[in-house]
Amino acid sequence: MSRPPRARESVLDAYAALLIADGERAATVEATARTAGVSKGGLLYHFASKDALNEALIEHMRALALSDTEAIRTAPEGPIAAFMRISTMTGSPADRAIVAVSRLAQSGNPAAVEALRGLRTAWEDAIRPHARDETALQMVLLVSDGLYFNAALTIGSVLGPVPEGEELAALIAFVENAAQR
Amino acid sequence: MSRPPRARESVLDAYAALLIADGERAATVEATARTAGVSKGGLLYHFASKDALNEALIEHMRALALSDTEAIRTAPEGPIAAFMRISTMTGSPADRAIVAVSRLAQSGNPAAVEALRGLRTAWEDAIRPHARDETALQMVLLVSDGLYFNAALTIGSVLGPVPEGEELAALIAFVENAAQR
DNA sequence: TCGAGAAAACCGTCCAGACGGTATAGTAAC
DNA sequence: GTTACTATACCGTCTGGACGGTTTTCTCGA
Repeated sequence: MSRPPRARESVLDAYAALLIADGERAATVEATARTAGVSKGGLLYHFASKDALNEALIEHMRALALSDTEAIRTAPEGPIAAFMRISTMTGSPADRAIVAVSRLAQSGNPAAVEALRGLRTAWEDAIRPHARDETALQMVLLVSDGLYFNAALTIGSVLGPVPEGEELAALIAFVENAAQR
Repeated sequence: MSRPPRARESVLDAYAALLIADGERAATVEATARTAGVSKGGLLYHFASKDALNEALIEHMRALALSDTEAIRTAPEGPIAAFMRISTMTGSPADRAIVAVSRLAQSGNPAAVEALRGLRTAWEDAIRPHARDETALQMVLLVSDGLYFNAALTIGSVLGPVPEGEELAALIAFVENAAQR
């Protein structure tokens, strides 16, 4: 029939990148199109409105994140370690999507809030069986939230230390030891 | 010389409130003026530009937060417990200011990022003497970051559970037990 | 003590530009 | 001939900021 759409993906990518790096204010339709190397008309061919663009980004995040959740659930190293390692994977597609959607949520988008809440619930359910009690579970999730918070501020300019390598391994061991059943 | 400015304070308050509740997009000069019960011209009398308004908010946050840090350092219940309790005091002036500035930081404001980094360093220095090691210190800070992250999303619409009362006490005890020297 | 005047504190309106969105005419791959 | 775009122009709305005017308050000399 026709050539496959190559703009769609690059538009979503560009929109997420702008949201993460410069915030919602800068993530305009025109700027997104420019960043994606697409004309404004081309963008609006795929996403009829900015609302539609938001919905698509949220759906994209949901798909990526839920597949991550499945990986957490079945990880051989155990869910807590896998969860924390994934939470620090700054720059991964899923991480970028989550941070971008959290920008939307912070600007009051209800669908974004709902999607993040669903994701958090999925994480809770995946980890609960491996946590000592509800308090330990909350602590694990809060550490992960903290990592996301830092990642969200770090991308573009360094704020706090996002742990890596040995430092991250030590943190994972520490949290696991404190929280594990 | 003149009457004391009553608009200045209410403008800063309104600006923070808008940033927190609706994000940077909604926190326009006119909306801020309207929320503060001041005319746009009146606002611009005190803050010559939006940049000036941002700088004033950041300075305001710095003052509030550093006085909080002093309270953490000298708290009888110990720095870790005091730190976590303050981190969950959603709605306090300092908390509101921090969340508002973190919105600015996320939209790329370098001064906001710098101020938050300074605050984090101050917290680190206050808690380090009471933490078992650097890993435990990072965990305490990350839990606090997680609390802020949730508070930031919770205000306006509930996302995750921001612990209160007994739940919070249990979390504090848990983290203290895991981290304390 | 008092009132004139200077400065500070604020108001309301206007403007150029940017925004989201619509429309349209054309092009190139399949 | 349908799909996937480009390029450009346009509309109504909102934005930050500039500006001139008005009210309130304090100061100080007579």
